[in-house]
Amino acid sequence: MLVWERPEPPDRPVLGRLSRERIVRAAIRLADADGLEAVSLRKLAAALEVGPMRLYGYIATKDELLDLMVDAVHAEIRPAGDDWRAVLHSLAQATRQAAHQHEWFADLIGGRPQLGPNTLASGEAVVAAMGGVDLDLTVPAIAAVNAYVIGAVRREITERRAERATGVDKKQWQAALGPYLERTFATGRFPALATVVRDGPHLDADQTFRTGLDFLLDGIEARFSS
Amino acid sequence: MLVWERPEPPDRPVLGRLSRERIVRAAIRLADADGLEAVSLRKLAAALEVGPMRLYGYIATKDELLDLMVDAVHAEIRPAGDDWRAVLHSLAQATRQAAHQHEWFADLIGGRPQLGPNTLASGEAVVAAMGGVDLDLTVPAIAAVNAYVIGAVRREITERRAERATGVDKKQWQAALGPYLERTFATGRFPALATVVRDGPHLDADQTFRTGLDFLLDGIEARFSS
DNA sequence: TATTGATCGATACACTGTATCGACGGCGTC
DNA sequence: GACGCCGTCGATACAGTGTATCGATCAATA
Repeated sequence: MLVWERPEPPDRPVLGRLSRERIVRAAIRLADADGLEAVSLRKLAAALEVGPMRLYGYIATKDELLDLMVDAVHAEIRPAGDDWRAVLHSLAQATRQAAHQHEWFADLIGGRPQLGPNTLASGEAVVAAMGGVDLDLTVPAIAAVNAYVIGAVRREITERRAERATGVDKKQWQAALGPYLERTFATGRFPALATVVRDGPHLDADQTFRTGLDFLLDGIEARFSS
Repeated sequence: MLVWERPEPPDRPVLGRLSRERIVRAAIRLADADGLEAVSLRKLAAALEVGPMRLYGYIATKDELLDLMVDAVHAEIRPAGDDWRAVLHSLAQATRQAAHQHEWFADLIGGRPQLGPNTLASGEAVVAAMGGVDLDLTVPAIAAVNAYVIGAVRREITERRAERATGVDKKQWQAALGPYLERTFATGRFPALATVVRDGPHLDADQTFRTGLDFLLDGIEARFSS
């Protein structure tokens, strides 16, 4: 089509100036919708109706973008509670919930050092609520809870994806992986595992998470009171 | 140089036929030496003196290669011990040690479902050694320990990398990050964190890991005996 | 108004995972 | 022993990635 008959582009109302916040929000929207691997600087820039290189005025590297995304999610994690146990419990549950809302979060937590303001703020809230008791105890306790949550959430999301990938419901999952597991169990090389899978408890994800967390908090409490 | 004076390539003794095991071993060597991001199918194929497409006869996708690598590492994780507590403890320590030897392992664990033979075998060993006690208790216990280890190891490796990136020793780390932390603490927004960093315990990585693990095992033991 | 300085983004580069498909070589059959 | 087939191999290609470069453009200053 000739230039003459092609209409001019509608001069956009600038759509608001670019900013780190707008960039990160758009990136999170992308990741929530299509997964972390859908977040490329080109797609992100396109979503913001901008050239890819514009972004490098706000971030120096893609990893920095990911760091900003992680820190933004930490803003949703605000532990609360009266005693230290309630606080740690709420920290764990809030983190888990955030990972459910942003599955890509599970791929990132623990993977890079986190020193962003929101991450520091939730750390601050936890430490402050622990009530000044012996730092030699509270610091490892917080670290342990964090570690547990990271691992638990990761596995949970991984499982959820696997289920979703093979089919919508549990029936189809058993149909997809069942044959393989049946065959490998039929070799007799994993008798104990076989009994677990057949006779073991079928806890849902919530229960499993809470049970593990309770183990840990019980152990911490024992040291606290002694 | 002219063809005539250029020596023929030494006709290699075929170097052994290709196989999944050889491929995975080479990939692990690459990852150990230069990090996970250095493992590309092209570099891997080059290391095996083969065209890149050859590999697709042995794996269907790069993710499958990563799965194989993870399972190969699990072969080094063979928990042992007399009672259940010793077994879980040894499982945790062995996993940690594996992650120290193969830092990329920390990036991968918990990230994809693991059903390879070596992973199953170490699971089998653990379950078998738990001594037939109540499955409703042992299954969540194992899950919890696994979750803790995944998270703890991830954070540990992350920290190690951060230290290495900023300089060889701790002195340089404080010099690199100190200013930033000083400034943010000076804002007064994170008073509790500031005290922790200044007055808190400076545990080494071994201690931290063991302490958290002990918390968890204590909590599990309490349920076991009640 | 002229000049400068910052801002912007098109183009380019090196690299990735993977699909395609023509060439080759060993093997079974006549 | 010659021929044809079929499986194996890998060069080439494609679409996409993160990022460096650098000429054009635009605003503010002299």
